[in-house]
Amino acid sequence: MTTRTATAGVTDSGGRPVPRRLLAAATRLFAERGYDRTSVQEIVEAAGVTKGALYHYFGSKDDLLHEVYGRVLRLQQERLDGFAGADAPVEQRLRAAAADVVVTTIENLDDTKIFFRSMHHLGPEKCKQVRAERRRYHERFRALVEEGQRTGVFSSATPADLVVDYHFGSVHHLGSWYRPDGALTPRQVADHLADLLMRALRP
Amino acid sequence: MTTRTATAGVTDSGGRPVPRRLLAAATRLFAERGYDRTSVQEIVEAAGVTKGALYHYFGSKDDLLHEVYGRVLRLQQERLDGFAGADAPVEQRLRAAAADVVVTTIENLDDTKIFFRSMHHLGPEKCKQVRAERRRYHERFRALVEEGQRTGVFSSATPADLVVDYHFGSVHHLGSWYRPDGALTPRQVADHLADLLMRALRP
DNA sequence: CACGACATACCGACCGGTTAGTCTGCGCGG
DNA sequence: CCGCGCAGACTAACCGGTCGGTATGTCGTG
Repeated sequence: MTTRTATAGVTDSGGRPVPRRLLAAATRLFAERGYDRTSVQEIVEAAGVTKGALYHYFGSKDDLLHEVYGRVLRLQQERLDGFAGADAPVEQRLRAAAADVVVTTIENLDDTKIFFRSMHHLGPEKCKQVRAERRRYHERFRALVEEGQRTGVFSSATPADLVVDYHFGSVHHLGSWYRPDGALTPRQVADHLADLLMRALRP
Repeated sequence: MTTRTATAGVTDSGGRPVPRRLLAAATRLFAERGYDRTSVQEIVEAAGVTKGALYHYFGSKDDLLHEVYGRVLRLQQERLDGFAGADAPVEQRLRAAAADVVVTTIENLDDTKIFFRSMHHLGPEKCKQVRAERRRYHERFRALVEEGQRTGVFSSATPADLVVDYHFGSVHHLGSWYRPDGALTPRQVADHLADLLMRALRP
């Protein structure tokens, strides 16, 4: 038997459930051409279904985007919490978290490209929700920097807020220059960027 | 008589020439709502003219965007060349350049927001031209880092390319978090970010 | 200075094409 | 035979761009 869930009918020739196929197609196309330049017609064609299917599972085109955001946001928050709450010196926790966000960003480069480029296409309500989650993430990261600054292992020359924005800026920017077929692996890039952050924070 | 250039007819109630008004309106609206979400009708209404006027001065909606890019690109390249070619130790030249790009980015925040968010809306030809200019800028900056690494005043732990992308990432990101009514002046932000770069480059 | 020829600056109605979203109905598993 | 999951035609709105027309100069010439 093929790999297929118990609820048949929700899958077909593609082998994967229709909602996932739609989300995957939308993610790829949004990352390639941007949200506005991608029509729902193109999405449903890429997923091998029709508009009826899309609007059966999603309320609107916005919903598709919001779903993409939700996935990557939840993933990164979860991982950050894991690293931040570990039992290790603060400089190791920050370094691990700073490197990990780079790796997961590169591994989900399509999602994150969309995230940073199309945020303003969301309706005001969903936009606020996303901003709030993003803010939580930011603050968790900042708390790590502040902890290191309080205990003296990091320099306090720069406000922690700015340090975090500095690092996330480079993460945000990855979609603009990182090429999977380039010379550096995600891990190597992550190590370099984390190094830069830690070196900037040396007392 | 009022302050009005010799070639009357090109100005009216606004007092400023129509092409400038169109460009200013387009810049503001593109930065606020994005390129695709701004209709040419909205642009001409904000500028107090009609579509006839817009297509009299500009070939297409793309042209408007390209013009915005050209302005900020020329400005920043010019300033970078000035700082890079100065007669001073390389660490002072890099620091000055790194801080200056932050200041000019903040001072033209609308333009740079558009730049990084809407680049992919340009046609392939204009897109290549913009990318080429951007690349020149990037390489000029990288040369400074490499010079410092060669002469031993900067650490060579991280490839110069990555260092430049790291810094430009934070610059790129400014439009997402810097608020003109915030606590920090552009100059203060620039000093902090340049500090972070220089500290990361310490041997 | 008078006057016709031409140029510039702009208006606003209009058009072909595209879009997100809706609605009706069909096939099939239970 | 019911209803879930989906097909696909349809629509109303909107968009970028075009075009004929007009008002206001400017300039060459006699």
